[in-house]
Amino acid sequence: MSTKARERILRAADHLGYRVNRLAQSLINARSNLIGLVGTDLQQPFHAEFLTTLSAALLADGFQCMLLNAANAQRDMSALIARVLEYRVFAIVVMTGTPAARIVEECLNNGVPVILVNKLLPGLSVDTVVADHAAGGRLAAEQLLAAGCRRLAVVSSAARTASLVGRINAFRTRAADAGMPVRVWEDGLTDYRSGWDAARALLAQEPFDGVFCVTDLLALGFLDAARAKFGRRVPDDLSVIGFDDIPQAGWDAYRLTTFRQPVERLTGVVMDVLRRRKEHAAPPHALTTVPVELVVRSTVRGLVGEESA
Amino acid sequence: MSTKARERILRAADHLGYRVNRLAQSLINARSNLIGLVGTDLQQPFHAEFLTTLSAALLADGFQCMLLNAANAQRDMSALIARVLEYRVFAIVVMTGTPAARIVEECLNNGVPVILVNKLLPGLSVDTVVADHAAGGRLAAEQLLAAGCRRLAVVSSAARTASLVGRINAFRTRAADAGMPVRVWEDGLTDYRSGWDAARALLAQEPFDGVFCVTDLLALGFLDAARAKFGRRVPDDLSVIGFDDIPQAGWDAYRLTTFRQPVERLTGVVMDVLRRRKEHAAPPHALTTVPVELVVRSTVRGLVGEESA
DNA sequence: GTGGCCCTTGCACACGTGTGCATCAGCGGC
DNA sequence: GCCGCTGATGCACACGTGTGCAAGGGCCAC
Repeated sequence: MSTKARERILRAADHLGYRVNRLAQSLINARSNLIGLVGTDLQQPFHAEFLTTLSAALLADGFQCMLLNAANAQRDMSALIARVLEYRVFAIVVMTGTPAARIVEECLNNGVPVILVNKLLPGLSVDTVVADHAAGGRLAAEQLLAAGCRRLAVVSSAARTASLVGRINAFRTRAADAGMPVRVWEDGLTDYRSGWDAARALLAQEPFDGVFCVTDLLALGFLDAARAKFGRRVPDDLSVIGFDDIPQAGWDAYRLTTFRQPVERLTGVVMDVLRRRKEHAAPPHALTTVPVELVVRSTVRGLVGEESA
Repeated sequence: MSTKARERILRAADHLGYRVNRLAQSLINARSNLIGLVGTDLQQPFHAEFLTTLSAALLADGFQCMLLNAANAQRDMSALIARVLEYRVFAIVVMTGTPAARIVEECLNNGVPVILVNKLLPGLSVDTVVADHAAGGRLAAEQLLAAGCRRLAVVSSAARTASLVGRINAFRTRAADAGMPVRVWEDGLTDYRSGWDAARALLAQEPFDGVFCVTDLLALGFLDAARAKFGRRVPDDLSVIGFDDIPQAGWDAYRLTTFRQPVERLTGVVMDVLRRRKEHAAPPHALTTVPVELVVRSTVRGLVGEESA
């Protein structure tokens, strides 16, 4: 068709208010360009940032995002994924929370690729991208040791996910190498409140001076309780390191030293996988690890970042 | 069909891995149960909370959420909405950001209802739900006046949206009724940083003692700068009121007195509208106003909430 | 003029589901 | 045994688009 005729047709279509029907298109191709985005606790700062970044990238690439907010339960998650399979989604990205292996297999049986972020499901043909939690945990231990901390603790939640456990174990291993015992606290949700509760319990027991909180939210709650309830001065007699580098960690009331999970790189890997699966039918499944970066602020003794604005 | 035969068939279908094809269903009905969720700045705590609550409610009601993350621009928003119309969505909910009237009209022409949250588009046949911003602004002024503040300021951003302007104007009107002038600051984005910048500029000019920040993020930035850069003690020589009641406002480092936008009620109204439009074809369009609630914490002199845990 | 090639046009079919109509079997009342 | 009713069953069509095939028309080379 000549470009001129083409243009005239497009103009006419526009004038008549014509719209392609993506449903009909997808019905033919037996596959849509819908992407299922599964996650829990989406209101948490880190999760919200991840969702925002990923959805923007997907939309920029011509995909559409189907949001599957698995409020809390795992049972929810399976049901939601099953429902979204009925829309013949192109792929499913699990951002937070861990899906049951069974539903993942069901996706794969239906030819729907599954991409896991920050979680491992061994034995399944899925693409996986994880931040280097172990490196973070190890480096956290080294920083606290270098700061001269003698009483170490790790604060985590009751949710023993792969990423959290990875951080904890690496921290413990590195501390053990230096002959330093570590008190591990794992209780409650992964939020501010649990950090607060952990500080109230731990600092009442023993004057810990080096604490690795496996999440920024935990760290901020811990900091507030340590200051308000125990009068601890940070970083003079208490050093704290977090993980994630949520926006609040940079706020002046906290200035938390933490590890940045490179969200753009994590989502970038997800996009690469999707693009590749769109062209070639079946590239091999891979596990990609993305480095984390220490963000130095003011909660570790002797280790001070640049002044705030 | 007998219930027994029915059950046998369902069992067989399940065994064969059969899934309804929602695309084909929607192709027939010329309408899906997909809901387009439009928003900007989704990583901001209040927006993230709204999105989380609404998407959970939608999924619980059998709808599916198509997330339209309009990164920042308005141009983006029109393009995204146009794209999602191709999926024959059942309705479009605009959570944050303001869409161009033209694209809204295009939705309506295509028979796709539009539901606006916290924004007004007069003259269009849309359902609208807004929090009572004016009541909040008025009450904020009253609280600061009652606290004995003599030098009043309002801090907002350069984004002169209906909700922000509504808060500002009500505050000014109420203060003017009491013969009190108000300095209005409107600059930058609606975030922590702008609050910080506002404090640095305003407090250097004049010793304001009563400040209404039209957003919690602004308020938290303002508080941090007022304390760190000017040594102001809150609430002794500076009272601050925010708006939204994001989780961070309750953190111990801030304990911000603010207004709670009742997210559950806002999303509840959205769900009511959707349910009604699902049954009856065309109920009249309505504007619903939802009250806001003062959350008393510790940033207004003489007005102190319950102690933190 | 004829054969070969390319571009365009037209047409039929398929995707998976909902709907409406016709057919049919079963069954009770007369 | 016949009529009429009810519930089940089968079938054709429609939704809007992509694809493949056949036919047709234009153009160049021989």
